Amino acid sequence: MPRRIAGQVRRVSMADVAARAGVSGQTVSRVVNGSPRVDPVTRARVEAAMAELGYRPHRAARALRTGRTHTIGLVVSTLATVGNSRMLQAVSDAAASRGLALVVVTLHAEVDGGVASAFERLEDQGVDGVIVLNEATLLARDVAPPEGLRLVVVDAPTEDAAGPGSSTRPGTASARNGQAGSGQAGAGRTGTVQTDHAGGAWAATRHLIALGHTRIRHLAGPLGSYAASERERGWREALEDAGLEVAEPLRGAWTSGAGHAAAALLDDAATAVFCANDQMALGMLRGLAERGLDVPADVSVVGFDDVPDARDYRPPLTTVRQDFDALGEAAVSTLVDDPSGGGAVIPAQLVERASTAPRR
Amino acid sequence: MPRRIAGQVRRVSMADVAARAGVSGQTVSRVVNGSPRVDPVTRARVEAAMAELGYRPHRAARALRTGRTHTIGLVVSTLATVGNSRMLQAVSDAAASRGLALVVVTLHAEVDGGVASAFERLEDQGVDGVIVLNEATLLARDVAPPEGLRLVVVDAPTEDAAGPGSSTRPGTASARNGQAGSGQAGAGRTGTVQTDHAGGAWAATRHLIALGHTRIRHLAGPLGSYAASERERGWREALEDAGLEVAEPLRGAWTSGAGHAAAALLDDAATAVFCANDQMALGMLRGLAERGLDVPADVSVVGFDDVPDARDYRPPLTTVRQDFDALGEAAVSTLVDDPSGGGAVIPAQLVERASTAPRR
DNA sequence: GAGGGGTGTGTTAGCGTCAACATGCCTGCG
DNA sequence: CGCAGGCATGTTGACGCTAACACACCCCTC
Repeated sequence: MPRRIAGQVRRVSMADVAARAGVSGQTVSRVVNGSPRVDPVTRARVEAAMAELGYRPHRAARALRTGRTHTIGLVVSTLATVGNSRMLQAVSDAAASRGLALVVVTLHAEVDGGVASAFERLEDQGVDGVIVLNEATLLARDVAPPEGLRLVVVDAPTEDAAGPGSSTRPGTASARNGQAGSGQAGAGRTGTVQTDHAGGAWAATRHLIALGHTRIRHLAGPLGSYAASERERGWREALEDAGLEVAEPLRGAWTSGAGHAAAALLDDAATAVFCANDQMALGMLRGLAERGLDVPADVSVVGFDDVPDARDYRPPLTTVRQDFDALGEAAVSTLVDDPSGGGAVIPAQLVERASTAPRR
Repeated sequence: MPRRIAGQVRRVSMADVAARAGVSGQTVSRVVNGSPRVDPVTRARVEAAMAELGYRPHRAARALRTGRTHTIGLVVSTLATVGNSRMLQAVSDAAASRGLALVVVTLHAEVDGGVASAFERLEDQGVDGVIVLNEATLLARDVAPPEGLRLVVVDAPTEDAAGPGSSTRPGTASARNGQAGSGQAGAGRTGTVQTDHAGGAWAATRHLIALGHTRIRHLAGPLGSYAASERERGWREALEDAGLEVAEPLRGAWTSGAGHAAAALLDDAATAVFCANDQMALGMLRGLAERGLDVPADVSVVGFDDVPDARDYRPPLTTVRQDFDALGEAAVSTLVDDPSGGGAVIPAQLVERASTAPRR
């Protein structure tokens, strides 16, 4: 309960606790920060005083003194895609479990400097580190992160130029040599985490191949998206490995509208489509229906993400589940626990539902 | 560009700028804070020095001194519903445009105190105010907000006991008795903003009535949700005003799964269903299809929210559009600009698509 | 030309915390 | 018994910023 002085609420400070417990402020500080150099009896007395007074450390004061804010930033372009929302939630949870606050900066409406201005705002904030969602392209083009700011990029390319996957399964982007970020990375150590997009896409495509499909098309995500290019790669390699025709993929933003538009462009020979995310698959489902094509009887459709709604698409969507919670956890962990640079790759898993069937 | 001292990066402080400009720190402070009591010439000199040195005010220091952090908190239960995600984005934009940072706390995984613990964490953070999304029930049950913390609740009952809507249109500010923030509200001034749920629901229902439907059912949101109860009220009053039968509504969480389950329970006489949100409508569409019912030939369906995907549902969904951006803006504005308490009600608008048709 | 009221600027003193150093006590050992 | 060395605690000063006050100086007015 806050103390009142002349009717004004004032926070309980360390000095109040110290007085109450009959010790110095420094001892209270030691207790708060878990220093071993405190007598158990004293510690108990201080803890009791803290409880009675309802003491809570003042983050701003601590930040001023130590330079660390226990706050991390998240930069995200848009929350309109369900995947980004889920990631935000996962990161938020992972941060909360470590007692970190999360400051969110959205970019979509940013008039000016894009990522650069987002970094500025977060640097102002004094965050201890930043997680960047899904903005690999912008990032590379625009800015090196401000020096001294730890950074983890989600779904961005890692360093090494790994060959194009083994014959059984696409290597995920990285055998990753220890050095995470290149040149500029030296400044503010950069880490990376990602879903195994290529592996997930590969599994989805294998599933379609196993069902007897031979003309399997791909509705890819936008150019410049690392996740999109990886998913495309997984699809392509599965097809090549099986000796099947690889048609030029369709392409669109991540929206259902793009999926709908793409359906009209799908060639008549196609019997299966792997869509780069669930929302595009949703639009594809509608577009195919409008063309008088039945899913899955005439065309099989697979998505990516496994958003909560996907099981209630018509028909329920076969898709690739991303483990957003694991990804968020890995991102935060890489940022704060493991300064050496992470490089985690989270597996993705095929979820079979009713939008895929054996080739007629 | 940060100064370097013995290889270490150190922020540029006000004193650095002061020295560079040949003035006192206080004058720099005045320039930074836009005080009028500064000679234009001096001001220019200081601004030049700031630019050269790349000075940025230290938020923690400022917060320590002034007690204000220029940070606001957002408490949200889950980001799994598209509506919440959109609101988060809108609030984030509105905050950013005022130079406020936004700290997000999600509640869903919170093991312990729910809202209470969220408030604690935000109070620790030292936020200047808090926006609570959609947690009216939890809020009322659990906690008074900590004293001294401004609070705006989105989609919660307001104070006044307005009558139950005129004959032409439901009054929005709720028939709910004053219970809202009574008593406790005095402590930490509480404001409210909301979408005109009842009005939107009323418009949706009127639309169905105008199409000749007479047995119009409702799939309501969960008990305890204010938005759900308001949407239900709008539907009910439109029916009553038209002298139509009011069947007991179905009910479910906000998910597509709940919509799918409800479809099986819909009575055979129904020719139209108003669903409390789009995701439930999605599940309803699938469920109706499984029952061999065509939408809109056999049954008309209306949703609420107008999520981006809704136009690519099958068929494209007639729904009620919420203006999330306006709502987010109103929430932030009420929180920081207008201590007197807001009470904004944002209109919602019917969007006609292909899921509704004249009664057969 | 003395007094009054601006106006631009500087000085002082913390806000709450913690790192570094200082102190005093107790133990053990020669 | 005296002194080194460990341990528990206290004292001192920033961190960067701004509210409150103090101080020059100007231009009026009577």
